[in-house]
Amino acid sequence: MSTPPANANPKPPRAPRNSLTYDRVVAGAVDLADDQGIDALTMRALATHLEVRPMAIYHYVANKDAILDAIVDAVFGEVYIPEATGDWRDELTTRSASMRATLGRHPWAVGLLETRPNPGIASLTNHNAVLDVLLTTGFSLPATAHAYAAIDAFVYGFALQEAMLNSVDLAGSAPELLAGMNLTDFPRITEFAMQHVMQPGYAFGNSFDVGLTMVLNGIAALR
Amino acid sequence: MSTPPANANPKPPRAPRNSLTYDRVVAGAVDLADDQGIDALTMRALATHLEVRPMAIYHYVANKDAILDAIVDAVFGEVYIPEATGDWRDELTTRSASMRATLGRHPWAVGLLETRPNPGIASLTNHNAVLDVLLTTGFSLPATAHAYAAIDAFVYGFALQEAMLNSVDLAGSAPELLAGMNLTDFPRITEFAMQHVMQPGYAFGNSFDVGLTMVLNGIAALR
DNA sequence: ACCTGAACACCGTTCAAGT
DNA sequence: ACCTGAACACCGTTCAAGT
Repeated sequence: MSTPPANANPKPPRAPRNSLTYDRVVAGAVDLADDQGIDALTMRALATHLEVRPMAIYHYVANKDAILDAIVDAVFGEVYIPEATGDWRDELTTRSASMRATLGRHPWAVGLLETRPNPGIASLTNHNAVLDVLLTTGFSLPATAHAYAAIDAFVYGFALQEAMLNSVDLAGSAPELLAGMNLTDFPRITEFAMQHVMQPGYAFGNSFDVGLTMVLNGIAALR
Repeated sequence: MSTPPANANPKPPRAPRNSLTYDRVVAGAVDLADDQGIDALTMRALATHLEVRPMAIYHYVANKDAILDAIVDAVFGEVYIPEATGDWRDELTTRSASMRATLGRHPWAVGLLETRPNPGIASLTNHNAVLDVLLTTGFSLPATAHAYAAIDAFVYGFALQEAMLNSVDLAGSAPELLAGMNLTDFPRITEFAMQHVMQPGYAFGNSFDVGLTMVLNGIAALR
């Protein structure tokens, strides 16, 4: 036989030429972060995911930081871009819901924003559209500044809280913190959990529309 | 001479016994994250900071994850604990301002919340106090849930935006994202920046009180 | 031009060993 | 009991080398 003997750990074949593109690198990184969490997004794991050796990736991006910037902007690219139709409230409600849903699909993005806020095209495009909606419907520059800050603070913060709820892991809590912790030390939490959170029909997400309405009412008053 | 010859890189002496405690480990980790950023918080750097060998730390904490849980809770420990005085609005205003200031001092904490939300004693204590303020001043359980979600979403989100603004680094933006980017593609951002953001007296932080008032007004209406 | 292997300076963490 | 050194399996990234 001219074929080599079967190998328990066969080394994968050399990747074909042009199997990689910048977009495939970014999309693969988003996939990996979605599936395995942001900590699992290593250059080596991404290379395996893309069926390539680690160093091939460096032909398309400068380094890992550039990938982190890029996947944050890729997430912004999924968010609805509001239009200056004249109904600012309707448009910003749709955009806020879309932002929340998008961050819910990619919860790691919220945590990345703090250290990787370098704006990309998608982020700037969405930002510009929101400003356009406000400035064409009678909001002054100061009112626009306050309105924008309030909406995004609420939406980012709500998405952060939802991400937190999804990753709470009691078993993983530091034993040093749990030691000596006692349910009776927190009677209001216990009461709230038993009488409200654990009742049928409760869902944290129910508070999104309520809170957004508060913010939008406040913004309407600035106009 | 019985002393060894001078060494260019003298190995530091063995650390004295009981030089470490759990609290010193946690406080050292907070210092390091504050001073050098969360990425610089490695077990080895922390050991150097504490003048100890890396493995000594493991006598006080199970692993690095436990340290991350602990420093998040240490941050919550700096936040004002509201009291059930009857004036819910005043108390929650004070707590919100304190939370914002605290996260401003430790901006890395916002990013950690997404992956390390395991509640510690300080977090639960503050949480319990906020619930107590609301439940003793006439808020129903559902109203309390909405109020709490809205306040914390706004405060976390605002702190996240402030952290983002402080770490924007145009020079560090991925060139792939900046390539072909053009100021004239974002006319509203340009207009907003020139005519408002760059004018004297503007500060992003000015929007905090405005936004918080929107949320508190909305909460008052739930009562 | 595009992909790769070897190597380097880092990580977190185990384990056995000092004092 | 508390601190340590050596070692292991990982990282991101450089550089020179294949095709």
